[in-house]
Amino acid sequence: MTSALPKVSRQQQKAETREKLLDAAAAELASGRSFDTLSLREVAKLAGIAPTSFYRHFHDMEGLGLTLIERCGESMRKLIHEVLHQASAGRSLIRASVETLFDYFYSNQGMSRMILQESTSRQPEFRRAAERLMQTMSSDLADYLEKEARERGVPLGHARIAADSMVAILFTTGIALLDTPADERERHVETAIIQLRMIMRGAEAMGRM
Amino acid sequence: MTSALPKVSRQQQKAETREKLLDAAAAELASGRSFDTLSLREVAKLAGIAPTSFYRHFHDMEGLGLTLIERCGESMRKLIHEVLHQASAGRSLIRASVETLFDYFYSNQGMSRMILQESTSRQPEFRRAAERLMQTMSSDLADYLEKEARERGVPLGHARIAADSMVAILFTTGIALLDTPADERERHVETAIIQLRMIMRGAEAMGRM
DNA sequence: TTTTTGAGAGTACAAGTGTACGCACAACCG
DNA sequence: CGGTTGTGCGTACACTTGTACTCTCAAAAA
Repeated sequence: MTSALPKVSRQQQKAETREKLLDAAAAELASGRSFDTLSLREVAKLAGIAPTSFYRHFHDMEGLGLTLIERCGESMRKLIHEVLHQASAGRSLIRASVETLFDYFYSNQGMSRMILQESTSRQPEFRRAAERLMQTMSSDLADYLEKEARERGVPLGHARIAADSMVAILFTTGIALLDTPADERERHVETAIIQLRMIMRGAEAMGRM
Repeated sequence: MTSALPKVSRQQQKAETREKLLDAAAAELASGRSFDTLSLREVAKLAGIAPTSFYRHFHDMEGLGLTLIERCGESMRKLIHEVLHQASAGRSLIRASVETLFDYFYSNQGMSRMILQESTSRQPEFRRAAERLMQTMSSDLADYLEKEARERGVPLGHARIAADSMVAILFTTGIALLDTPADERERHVETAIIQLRMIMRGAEAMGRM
């Protein structure tokens, strides 16, 4: 009887240790470290591989970081897409968006923080990746707002600009919320909702001009 | 004839080298480095002193950073105060604020970036300092908006919340502007102005409810 | 089967980090 | 004046950092 087939194929094995690296970095971010104080050696050690083996998977720590951002971006975008296009029966859309997104921030603190932080980074690749993510979200939101306004027959001025503002508010207050004691959190959420409504009203007002 | 008085007093001398340290760090920030990749030794060397002498002036790099933030905060607040309370003859107040602040960001790129970046930092002291700065600005702006609204007899809903939004927009788009090619910059400024006007309109609309 | 490939480990090195310790010497105070 | 104080310097140490190089050995290919 011949020996069993290889338990794990080579590429499968490689994919797994690559995942270990990503997970290790994400875990470190989640526990409060900032990405650019994270060293290659440290991540390698946490992933349980030799420092020099890191290079088999990423050219750089920057490479790993970009992968991390990209993945997080995908899941956030999917999330927003669901919120916008699911039957928002009864519940206010703005409220639903805020609460969903803030929940996401809360259960992905490390990654969320990283994205906002890297959006002001000096490393151009990082900055661009983070900005791209926000612009995509803003664009998705703008599409929705325009469609919705058309359906309701309410003219909306500068939908894209309004969406930009809304995304900016969502991100800045969302991240700030992470460091807010639990008993103040709800108040901040309500504030954010008012801020978004205010922008909506302003956009409608400018649409009527 | 007795020898001349000491050219420089002791504390004066100390203040000068302290300044050298701050200047060195600021210069490094201005040329594109991010604060938390800045090492004590590096700053000391640039300031022309021995690494170990650093401790005579700051307990930490964090200590130096906080001083930097504090100073920058003062000058920014003064700037806004001037814009708000000077006779804004003819020129739109919103436009004046945006242009003044963005000019400041532009001629103090390093510091501005640092403040926005540290507002999402993990180091609690830094984060708090940056947040304090923004809240102060927001509060100043809210006071002004309320006063102005009272004078014009236009009811304004949620002035403080509106001011928070405006400051958030000012900072995020202001910093993003630093990495924008010159030919797109003006367009972004106009966008920011529209965003602020939109928030004002929304606040007014909510005041009428 | 034999050969090739490539993930991973281990060693090694130069460079950079924070900081403890002790010394020099000019400014300060009594 | 003489003693004290404190800024600044130099040395030293124990790390950590990225990465070049070589080796192993199992999976994949021939």
